[in-house]
Amino acid sequence: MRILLAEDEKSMSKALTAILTKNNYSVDAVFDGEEALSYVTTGDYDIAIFDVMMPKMDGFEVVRQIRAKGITIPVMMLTAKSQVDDKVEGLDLGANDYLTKPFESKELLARIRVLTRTATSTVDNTLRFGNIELNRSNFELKGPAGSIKLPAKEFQLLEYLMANPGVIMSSEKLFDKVWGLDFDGDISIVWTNLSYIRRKLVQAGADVKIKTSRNAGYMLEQDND
Amino acid sequence: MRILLAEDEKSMSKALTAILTKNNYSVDAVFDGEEALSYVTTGDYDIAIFDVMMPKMDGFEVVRQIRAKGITIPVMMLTAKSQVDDKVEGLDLGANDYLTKPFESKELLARIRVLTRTATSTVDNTLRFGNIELNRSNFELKGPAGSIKLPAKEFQLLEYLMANPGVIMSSEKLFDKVWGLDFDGDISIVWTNLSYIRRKLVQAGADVKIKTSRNAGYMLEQDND
DNA sequence: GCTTACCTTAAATCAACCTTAAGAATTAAT
DNA sequence: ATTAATTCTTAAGGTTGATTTAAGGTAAGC
Repeated sequence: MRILLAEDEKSMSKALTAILTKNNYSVDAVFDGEEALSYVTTGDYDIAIFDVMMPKMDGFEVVRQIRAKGITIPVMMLTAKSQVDDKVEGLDLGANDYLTKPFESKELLARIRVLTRTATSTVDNTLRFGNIELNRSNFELKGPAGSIKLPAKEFQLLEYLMANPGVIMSSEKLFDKVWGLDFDGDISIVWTNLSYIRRKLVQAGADVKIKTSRNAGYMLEQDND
Repeated sequence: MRILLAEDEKSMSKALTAILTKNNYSVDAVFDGEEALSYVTTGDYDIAIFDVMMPKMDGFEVVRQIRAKGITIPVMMLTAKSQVDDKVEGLDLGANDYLTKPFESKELLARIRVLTRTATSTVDNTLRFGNIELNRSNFELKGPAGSIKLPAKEFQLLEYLMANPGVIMSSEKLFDKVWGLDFDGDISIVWTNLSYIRRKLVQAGADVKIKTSRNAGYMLEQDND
């Protein structure tokens, strides 16, 4: 799970980053509103945390602009005690939640869980491609030959490929998406897991396979033999 | 079943929380209107109980704002005797029910049952899956081999799993749902209670078991041996 | 033919999970 | 009031299987 943190006060940013990474989130920290806006538009994050008071552009304005662009990422605002009256304004502008400083790390983590949960609980809960289905509720890959329950990592990989049909995804991108920036291991882990998925696609009787484009990446492809 | 309670008077809040948890509700207590609004927008509650008189934002205003956001959670307002005239205002603004202080805990519980019942529009108060039944009134798990009364935590856990058949629920989600946001303990408490439930499922002769998906979560599954 | 990117398998590892037990804490019974 | 029973929570040790690493193989492009 990837988080964009925009907080100009260095010590606060450092502390938050420590808490979040310790809890297995992958964190990118930026230090003013313009950076925040620029980073969030890459669409590379699952949730954004903005301080209200920031140089160049305040948190409210960042939220207003990203909503104006149609970006629906969940946003949590951090407000100091003295800015209590501004909270409602933050929510009206499109923030999903806010937290008043100082706060307990426990509450922060709980709220992040809630936000990411509601974000992923979309109405359509199965991905389809070719003759296969991937059920996001029970992690099951279903094909004409049967259903197989996927382990978490394989599920995330296949989910990402199915969510972006016809798009070539580089190993690095898959690596970052599934394992996050703070993972220490080698990129070959992507290959290993893709191998496992390929085997299971065959087992499920899929007419779909993961096509390799050397030096470019991978994409799902209908296999008409 | 999760309840958000917003009541600023500490002794009252404590008493209500005790009554509700004793009746197998999972309660999160907050102490002012802004907190109430923030928490309720997480969508994590089945019913909300607001005191009218609260710091920062009164109960009426909280209701007005959550309805303006399109949130349809059932809301019960608590009003003091002197505010009787305001009741109608509360209902007009979108509250579903009100209760005048002081009140009997019995009446509170009865009204909560009514609210949650109409919300889920279920006349029947038992959950079913496979060959087992879970009675929401007396907290009894019933299978072909007999009935067992479940303690509060085990009941809430199983209730949540049965209310979401075929959906993998992460340990963290179950943790938040059953123990609430302000619980200090470790997540292993989920594992312990799941273990107890599993034993009782066997005792009841259930053809249902709690399936673990490592790094993903848990779901109920029919056990066809 | 050589390099390098990628594939596959299998073994090792380690965190996630399970279970039991025991001590608090609460509730019921006497 | 005291005692007994139940329930909640923490702790500890064990287990397991998903994840990761490692290692040897394949094939694409030059």
